[in-house]
Amino acid sequence: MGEEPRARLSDAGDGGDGDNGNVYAVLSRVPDGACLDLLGDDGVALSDARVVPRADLPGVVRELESREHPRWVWDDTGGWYPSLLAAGVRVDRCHDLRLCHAILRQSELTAVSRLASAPPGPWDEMAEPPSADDGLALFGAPEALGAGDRSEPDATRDELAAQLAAVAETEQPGRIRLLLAAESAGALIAAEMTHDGLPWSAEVHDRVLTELLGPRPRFGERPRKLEELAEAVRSALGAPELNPDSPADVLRALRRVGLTVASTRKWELRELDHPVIEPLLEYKRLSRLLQANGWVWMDTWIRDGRFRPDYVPGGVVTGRWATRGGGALQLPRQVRGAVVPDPGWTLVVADAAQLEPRVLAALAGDRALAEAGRGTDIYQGLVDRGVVDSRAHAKSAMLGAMYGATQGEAGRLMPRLARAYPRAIGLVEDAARAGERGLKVTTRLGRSSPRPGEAWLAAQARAAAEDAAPADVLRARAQAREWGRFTRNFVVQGSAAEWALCWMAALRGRLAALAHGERRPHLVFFLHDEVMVHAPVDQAEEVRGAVLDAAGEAGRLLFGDFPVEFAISTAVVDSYADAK
DNA sequence: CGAGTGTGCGCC
DNA sequence: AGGGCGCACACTCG
Repeated sequence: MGEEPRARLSDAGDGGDGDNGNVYAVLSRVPDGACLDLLGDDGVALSDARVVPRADLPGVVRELESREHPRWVWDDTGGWYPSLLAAGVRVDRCHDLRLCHAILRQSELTAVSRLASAPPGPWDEMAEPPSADDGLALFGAPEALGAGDRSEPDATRDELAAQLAAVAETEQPGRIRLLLAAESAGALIAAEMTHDGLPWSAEVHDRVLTELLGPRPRFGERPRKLEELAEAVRSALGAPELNPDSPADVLRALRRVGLTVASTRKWELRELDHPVIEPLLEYKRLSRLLQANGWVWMDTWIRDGRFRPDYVPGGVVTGRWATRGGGALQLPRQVRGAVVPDPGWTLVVADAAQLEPRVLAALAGDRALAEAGRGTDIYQGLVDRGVVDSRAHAKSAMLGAMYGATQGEAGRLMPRLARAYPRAIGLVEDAARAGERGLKVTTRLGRSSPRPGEAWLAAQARAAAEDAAPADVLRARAQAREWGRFTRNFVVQGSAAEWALCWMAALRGRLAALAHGERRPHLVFFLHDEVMVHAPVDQAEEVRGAVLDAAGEAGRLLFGDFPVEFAISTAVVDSYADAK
């Protein structure tokens, strides 16, 4: 699959504004404000740099945005954009130097560039982004990048030039260029979602907690139902002092009553037959809810009817997002009912069904697998074609192929899958072999996996020696297979993350076109293969259409005309609990 | 006593 | 039995 995605990511509204060459508007920090530079896409200055006092920045950005529609370039979206959003200013496009630097340093596509071969510098140390902008970060720490004899504006311009050069030198600049645009669009979206917040009803949340746990207890006490369950566990085990929150304590008590267990994991406990099991599992379930998303969480994270998690674009090696605090990407189903739209608004929830198998089919150019997913659930498609005998088996086998299952049901089903879809399975197998040899693998758009660490390499070297101890050889092999499972999954998970970023970026542009003043349908949540839009009720259908169109665009951006279908299920709901 | 590690479980 | 995470608590170590 060498053909390069042709289209540009139209993260520029409808993209039909005659935007050919880019104007880059480069922002960098100077002592009393920001330095603003306008550059052409050849990196040549279009005018003299100017210093903008900090108080004037939002106005200047707003004016330039509407007049020039530039691509904003800054060291870190999280350090600049939240303050602009707070001042009511939005921008269409950006280039996040920190995120793009990280991609370009690792990518096999830009491995020969000066940027990739240079020794680590300040841009690599920025891998950890500054914590969420509180309005102070904007002009804080101005020396960070300008260390040494270069000013920060110079350092920023130089970095942009180095990045553009690295992209220009690649054989297929469209791939990596699209990735950088999508990654940067993701950074804008993350900041906007934090700014807008996910509509959250503390009242509904409290009701759910009270129903399941009992009324909110005083500080330091267990809620009533948890205390009752704790008592039930203690009495079933004849251990009146037992702390059910202590796995070691629980394990000892279980063994004392004659149960043979290695841990207190729920899938192990589930297999046991003893009166303690039911209350113990229930205790764990509710205790988990209380700790992770209970009243304390609510007090910490819900303000004015909004949940504002701190998203971390590019926070996962594969390109997925992470979050910092709030656990936004792990919202348990139990509390999703608290996500409710404002009056007169609704939630459009959409998810890409079986995204990863579909991405795999397209990555591998496996027409048979792509065809199995056309017009239907791809797992059902496998059953209909007689590859496996049930949807559950299809799912297990497919996930096993992408995660590297070797044993169990998934392991047993793999050969059938490999026979039916040799190209798709061949692709993940190749990725695994590459990882086992310590090589990098690369996603559709050019994000490459890291190389294994020193310890891994040393272990492999030790095992390869003439006089290697058998134990060393075994350990090295296990580690090699482990890294192979990582790289196997990396290509699929990472390419799926790219699809999702393009989906969201394309959707963002379409939503902007639907805005009527302040009644602006907006993204409020993103979860790997799922998006949520908060929209005025009367715009729900337009938004749904935008979601579907954007998915089509994402597919074309990544895979051109390859006939793969990305099935999107949508729901227009008054509560997140009612989606799927 | 705080920092770091381990356990367990939530999400995809 | 197989990838990627974050988080809270218990527990250990210095």
